[in-house]
Amino acid sequence: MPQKININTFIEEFNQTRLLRHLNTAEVTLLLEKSLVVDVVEGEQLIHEGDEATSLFFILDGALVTTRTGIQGEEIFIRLLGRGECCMDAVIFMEEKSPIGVKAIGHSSVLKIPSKSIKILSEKSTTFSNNLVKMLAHFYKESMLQIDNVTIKDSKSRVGYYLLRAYLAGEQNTNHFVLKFKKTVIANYLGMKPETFSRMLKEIQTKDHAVTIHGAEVTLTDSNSLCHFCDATTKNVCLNKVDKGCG
Amino acid sequence: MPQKININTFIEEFNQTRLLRHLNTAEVTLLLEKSLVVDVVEGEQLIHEGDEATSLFFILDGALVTTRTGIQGEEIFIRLLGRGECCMDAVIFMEEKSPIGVKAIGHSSVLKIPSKSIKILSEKSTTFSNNLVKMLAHFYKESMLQIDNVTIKDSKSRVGYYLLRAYLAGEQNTNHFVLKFKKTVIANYLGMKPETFSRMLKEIQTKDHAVTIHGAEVTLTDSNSLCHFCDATTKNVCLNKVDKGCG
DNA sequence: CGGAGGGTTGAGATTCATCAACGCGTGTGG
DNA sequence: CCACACGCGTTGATGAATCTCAACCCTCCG
Repeated sequence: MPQKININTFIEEFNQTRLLRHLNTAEVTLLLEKSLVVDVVEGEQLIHEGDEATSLFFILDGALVTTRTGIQGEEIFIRLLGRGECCMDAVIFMEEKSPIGVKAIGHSSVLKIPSKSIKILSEKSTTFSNNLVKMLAHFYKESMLQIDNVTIKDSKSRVGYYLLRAYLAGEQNTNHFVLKFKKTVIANYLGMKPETFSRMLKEIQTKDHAVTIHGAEVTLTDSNSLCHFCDATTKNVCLNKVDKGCG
Repeated sequence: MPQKININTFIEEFNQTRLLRHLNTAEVTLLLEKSLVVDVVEGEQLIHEGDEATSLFFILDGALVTTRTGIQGEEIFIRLLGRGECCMDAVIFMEEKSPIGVKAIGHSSVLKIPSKSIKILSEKSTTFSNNLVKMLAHFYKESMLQIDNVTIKDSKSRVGYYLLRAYLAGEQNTNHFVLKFKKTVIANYLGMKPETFSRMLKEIQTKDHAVTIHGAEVTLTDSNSLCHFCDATTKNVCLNKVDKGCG
């Protein structure tokens, strides 16, 4: 059920996202002129690998994954996306069919911004094209982290690192947080089977004695519980860095 | 021994590279004004993880790798770069210390273009900023391929896929090509040990009977030898696609 | 109550890394 | 010209990590 969007509410909620940062109302209006809000149900495929990339997807609510399919049809999750994040950002500029698929992993509300609008605004507004370059650079960095995660680390470290980043992405003034995605989804994202993910969670709880997990609820015994999963890149976003000297 | 560069020769040789495509002489001149050519020996580190990203490296000759370091100090290779390619492209726009290192894996000649020159030109020339966005999008795609390679495929498929891409990157009118990097380097890039790489090469030769490898020389018995390692993304750059119906 | 989906647990199979040894080509010093 | 060492690649034996397959549990929901 496509519908129009209220610009002011939208700006108020999302003006700090990477895509929209520093844009003025006129610019956002131009960007959204031809955009539509669509409702998607769990499991719905918004775009398949090989489709034409006609629009950028901005998540107003719910969760999406970007996927790639292997030779035997296995599907892996490249990025897990929640509210305020977007995808197809880079694909729009690739000048070829989409190398990724996009799928809803929960009932979601998605804003579709036509690629044409993106390209038009990027030529008119240096602020926006600056946002784009920085956003692409950021995703590129993220995917490098993902590469060395999968290449260097064993399953336990990958799980620990995921927990750490989930913790740091939250409030950090509490030692409690909630996994935002289903465990099978996270396992896939981390490049392991659900069974392995489960075993690693258990091992982290029993061996390290510093974390307890019930369902999606994760509790740290203290804010340094996950420090040994940290790395140089992540250290910089950790509030404990200074006081505790984690290096 | 830093030295200046001859603009005309440079343009003639490299005007088809992703970074410089469609640029006119004035733009290239502006870009190179403050640039320097440096000679680096094998193993020399041009930049370390965590250093400030002050310039982009454009490879005039030789070979570089971009690296990341794991917790136990293992070094993995993210990209293998030859003549006409560049690195630190994305890092310049990340607004933080470099998450990657850059190292010469052979005696090389490298053009260092100050990030400031890049930023200045990208504001003056929409052609150039367009190049940047496309280049970033391209690298992002490449790193996605790398992620699902490591996540989905087993060692043998990864090696086969690497061979396939090396073949397609070459002339394609001959069934013979040469590995451009040392086998230990390729193994690292593919996320496996040199021993495993060696075994997989052997297996591909014996089991598939369609490829023979001596040292760095690879010969296919026919142009379809590596087809079973192909995937949807790669199919599009294969010249055999139409006639042979590889899908 | 019964079934389905997500998660967990266990046992066996498989893939890959590790460790150690060796071959081969190249360069170097005697 | 030979002896030797070194880098690179290969081979074999072993072990660890992870996948696979199967069973089972728990919760939610009709």
